[in-house]
Amino acid sequence: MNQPAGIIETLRERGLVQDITDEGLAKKCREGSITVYIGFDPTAPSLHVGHLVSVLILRHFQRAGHRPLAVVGGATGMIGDPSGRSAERNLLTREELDENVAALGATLRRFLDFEGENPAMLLNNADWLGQYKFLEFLRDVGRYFRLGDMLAKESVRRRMDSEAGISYTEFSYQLLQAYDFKHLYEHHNCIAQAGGSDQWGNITAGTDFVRRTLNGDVYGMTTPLLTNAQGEKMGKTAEGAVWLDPEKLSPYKFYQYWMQQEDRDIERFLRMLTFLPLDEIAGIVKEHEADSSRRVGQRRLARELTTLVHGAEEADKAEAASQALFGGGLERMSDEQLRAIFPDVPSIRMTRAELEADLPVVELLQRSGLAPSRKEAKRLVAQGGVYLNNSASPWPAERRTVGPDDLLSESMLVLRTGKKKYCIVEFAG
RNA sequence: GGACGGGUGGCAGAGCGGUCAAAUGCACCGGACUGUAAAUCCGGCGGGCGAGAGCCCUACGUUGGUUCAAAUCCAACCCCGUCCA
Repeated sequence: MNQPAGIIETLRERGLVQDITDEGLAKKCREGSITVYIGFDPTAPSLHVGHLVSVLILRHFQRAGHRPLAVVGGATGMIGDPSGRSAERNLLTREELDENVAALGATLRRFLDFEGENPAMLLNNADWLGQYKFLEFLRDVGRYFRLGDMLAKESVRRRMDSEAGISYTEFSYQLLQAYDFKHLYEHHNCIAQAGGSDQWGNITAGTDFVRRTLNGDVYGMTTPLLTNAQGEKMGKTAEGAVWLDPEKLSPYKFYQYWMQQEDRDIERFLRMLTFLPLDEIAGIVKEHEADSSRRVGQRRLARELTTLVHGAEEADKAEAASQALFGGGLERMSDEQLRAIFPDVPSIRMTRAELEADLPVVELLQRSGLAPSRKEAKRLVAQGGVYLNNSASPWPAERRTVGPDDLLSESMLVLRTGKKKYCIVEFAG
């Protein structure tokens, strides 16, 4: 564990600090253990890469001897945060919300230590906001908020200026989050709130509220949005979000996501998303730059993050599967070797009878999920984007079916489209 | 409640009776080049059938209508914005 002093400085060095309400926070952290919180709204059924920085901030604080509170927004999730959104959210149903709350909690638990001297806590703001009566809330909380301040918030302003506008519901969001802070300050002695840069307005609403009502000495801090060198938000792909839950995105795919990042992002990601010492990162970057085609940086990034999110064992498997598929030498693989990575990578099972009856490639492509429709499958074949068993030349457009002769091993073949999308197909029975 | 403007493909945004599965850009997919990178260039980008020319189905907020023909015209409804009350 690091010494309790200097957590803010550490975060700064790693590029994890965007803004701080008051520099006094750094001093406060050096003087002793504090309690800090970050909220996560249950708008999706799992955390994704976009949440990673926030999760890691809590972990950094905990490693530095502070106490992290992870707050799941069972209540705020019912309202919808206008921050960073260009249009009104669709309100989730009660059931969706409950499921999401449970799923988020489960994921958060994996990142924090709930034992020891500075145990983390997992809280749900529905526990204190859920029963609050509307009229009482307006009297207790609403009167401390000036409309001018509320309207001036970036998130509100942007929406007011946009065609979509903003509903009263979402406009009220900042009050709820501000109240969270007050509650945590009163009941858990929490003096700091962190969050992504889009949370600045909500966070300052909270610090202002606690100062005004309780004269509390509280702080807020935001982290930069995680973007790539193109300036795009990380964590979204065409297939959807890059989830942290292995049920929603396999460790192999998660590993591959990081493996495919571009060179100029590697150093920044290593600093922001791993706990590797800075001098070690410098070494990795140096090695990477010596021969970037070896992808040393990507490999390390993928390895570290997969370990962090899914554990060392899953990281090993993802790495091994990636090596098997991308490492060349596929032609000599046996059933046994393929079966070892089968559960970890995209794969399907079909019957031996289907293979022997001259299976159309188009059918195979669609069943494997590598092509969303038969039309798309035909396009892939026609454009030479389909490969069997990593063959150097694409599947010929005039060959329409696969048969037993196309098997790589006794019962399996490896289908690939493009450069990097694989599916292992086993013909059983 | 009133006036005006608007709701088009994942997004942005053209189209405003037939030539529209719908310009263009972004995103995305495949290819060339490479390193599972970037940049660039080429092709594709609702779905089904077909080797192919092509044929068919479903789509432009919703529902109905006018017309040989509607994303385009009409009506009602729903939603959004701006201003007025």
